[in-house]
Amino acid sequence: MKYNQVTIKDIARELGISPSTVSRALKDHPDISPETKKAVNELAEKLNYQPNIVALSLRQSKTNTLGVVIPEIVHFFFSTVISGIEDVAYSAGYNIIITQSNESLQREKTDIKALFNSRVDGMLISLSRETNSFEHIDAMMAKGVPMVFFDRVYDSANSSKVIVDDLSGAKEATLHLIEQGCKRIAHLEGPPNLDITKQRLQGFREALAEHNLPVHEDLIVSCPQGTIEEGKAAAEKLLKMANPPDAIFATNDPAAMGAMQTIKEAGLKIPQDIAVVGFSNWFFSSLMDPPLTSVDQPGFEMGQEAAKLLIRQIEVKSKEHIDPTPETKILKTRLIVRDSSLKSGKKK
Amino acid sequence: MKYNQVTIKDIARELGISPSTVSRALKDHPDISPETKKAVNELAEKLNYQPNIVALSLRQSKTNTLGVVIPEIVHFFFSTVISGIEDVAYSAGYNIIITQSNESLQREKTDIKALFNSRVDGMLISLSRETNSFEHIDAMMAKGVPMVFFDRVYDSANSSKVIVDDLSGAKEATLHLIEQGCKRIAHLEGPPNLDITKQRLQGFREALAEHNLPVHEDLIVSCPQGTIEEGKAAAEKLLKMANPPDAIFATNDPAAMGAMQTIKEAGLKIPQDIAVVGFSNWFFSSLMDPPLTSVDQPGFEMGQEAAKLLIRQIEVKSKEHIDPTPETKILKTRLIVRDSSLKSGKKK
DNA sequence: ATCGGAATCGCATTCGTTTGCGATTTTATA
DNA sequence: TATAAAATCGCAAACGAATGCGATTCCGAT
Repeated sequence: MKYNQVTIKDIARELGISPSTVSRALKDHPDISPETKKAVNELAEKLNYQPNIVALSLRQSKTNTLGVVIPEIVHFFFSTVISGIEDVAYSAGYNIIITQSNESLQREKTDIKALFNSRVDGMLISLSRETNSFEHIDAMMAKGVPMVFFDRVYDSANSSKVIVDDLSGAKEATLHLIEQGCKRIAHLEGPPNLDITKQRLQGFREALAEHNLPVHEDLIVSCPQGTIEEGKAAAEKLLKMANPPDAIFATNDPAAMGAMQTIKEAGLKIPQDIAVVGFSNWFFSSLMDPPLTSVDQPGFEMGQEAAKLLIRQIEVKSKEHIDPTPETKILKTRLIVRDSSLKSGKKK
Repeated sequence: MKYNQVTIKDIARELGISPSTVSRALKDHPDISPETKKAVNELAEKLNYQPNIVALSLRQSKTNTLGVVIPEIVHFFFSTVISGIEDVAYSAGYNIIITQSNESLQREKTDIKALFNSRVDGMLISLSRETNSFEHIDAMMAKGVPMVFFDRVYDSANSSKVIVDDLSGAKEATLHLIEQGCKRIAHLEGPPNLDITKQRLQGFREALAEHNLPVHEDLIVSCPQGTIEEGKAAAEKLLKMANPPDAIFATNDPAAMGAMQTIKEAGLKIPQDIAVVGFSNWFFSSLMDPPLTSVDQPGFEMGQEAAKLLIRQIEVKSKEHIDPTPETKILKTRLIVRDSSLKSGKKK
């Protein structure tokens, strides 16, 4: 739109000086006399001059904009991350452009291309569930686009990432169940492509191993979408078994929630008959009946850290013309124990 | 960042023609011969030419970017709206820049200014809870910035808006409670500045009036933040009354949820002793115990409609140099009846 | 009075693209 | 063949700001 904003030229014309002098005066360049500076600044103030960011972006090849690619906006954890990103980006004077891949690899590709064409200064990316090839990412990295991954990261990428300690979180959750006296613990596994899925499964296995408990492979049920419906279906399958589990550790809260519904409908008690633990500590988890024990992921902090890493990378690169060495931030999870897993009735 | 992207000049140099010819060839201008067009297009393809959007924006005074100002990103309804906005913006070739006011008027002001300085083509705004003055908005409108409001709208603004029929939704919810045999219905009222608060209260009143039921003003309790905690406190206050209500209609789901907790802790049954209805149909509402009856707002559709209105306004204005007359889209709500209000046991 | 140097400031270019207008070439018409 | 008309294309300015470098002015020192 043409907003008829005042430009540096208007000020120059009015004052009978050149645009370059105005430009320098506004940035307090030593070449300019105090009187001219004063005149320029006063007129700029009076006319409410605002520099044209687009012209600046073109001139400096810098847009002060970060691109965000996220699987889904309508998702408690991810929207929390966005909020964290927005928080530090705002403070640092960056805009954020949001795109969502809708868990589609195809869409993720076009999103990344579009962000590149918008000349964002860097990208914050969390991979889609479908993503199993990485040429689109490698291509961007080859062009030198600063990128930081979060949560669902590109593991072999030579770039910074922010993750939570999924393995430890899953292990702690499982250990908690063992402590509660559970012997046959089932796991609802998440999307197979994602690294976090593997980490959580691994944490589950390690906890069992630590207590010399056998891993019953048939107690590991896949929930490739991680939805409530899949949680229900998985629980139904588990309940039909000759020797059903006495606890379920789910890869996320919706799956856990689905399992809880099935268990309750079957007339079984949570946690007495089957204890349940989820992952991510969604907004609704504390409101369930019984309240769901879950592994809390610090989403806001993750967004903040990711944005900080990216901005630092951008600014170091523009000043020193060299990429800082990639960093990996691992954020701690926190097990929130609630009634869905408290067989003993005592808090840990 | 400098990505060393190929420009129109590179193509021109390589082909020994001028940049202007390349520009015209790429846009299929009739002045250019088919042979040159072919040569240009092939080379552009080969070099993977991508136009520099920043330069385009400067030249055309159009950024193809929409600014969004939203009270909170981590909010089921609002994130759903964002998703709807993103959906149509993406299809129409627009980027969206997200800012959140965090329910602060001050932050809302700076957000809007920042978006203006970023030269967005238009803004999609939902007001903060605190917003009780509108100079910052009037100023933008005076400059001719296309704006569309959604949900929490600036009512006297001469601009398009998208709202849900809060009055009808609230009325329908209250009528439903009356139908269930409730006589003393309480209302948990929302943030006082917001129009939606008034509409919902009005709908509540109309429903009672229609059935010749008195409005007990002491049964209208304010929840200015609309949080779970306030819902709890409000319910405690109501339960202490000599003649407590037999139903509660809350301005939103968290408040309803808080009330439910208090009611259950007091040993009362929902809906037998007190029926509860919420508003917005949050993600968790169906998962409560009992599942919460709520007025569903089509958030995704709201985002879509708002973005469509804004984009149309932008494009009409740029072509015909005149603003289209403001439109107000009123989206229908839908009462989702669940167990928290079903005294009779039969669905409507 | 002359010169040197510091203090100020403007010209011209740059970023990448678009576009009015003029220039040149080719083709068609008489 | 002369001439008009059409077909192609380039020049230059524009969008708004930044900046290297050259130009000008002014002051004090000699």
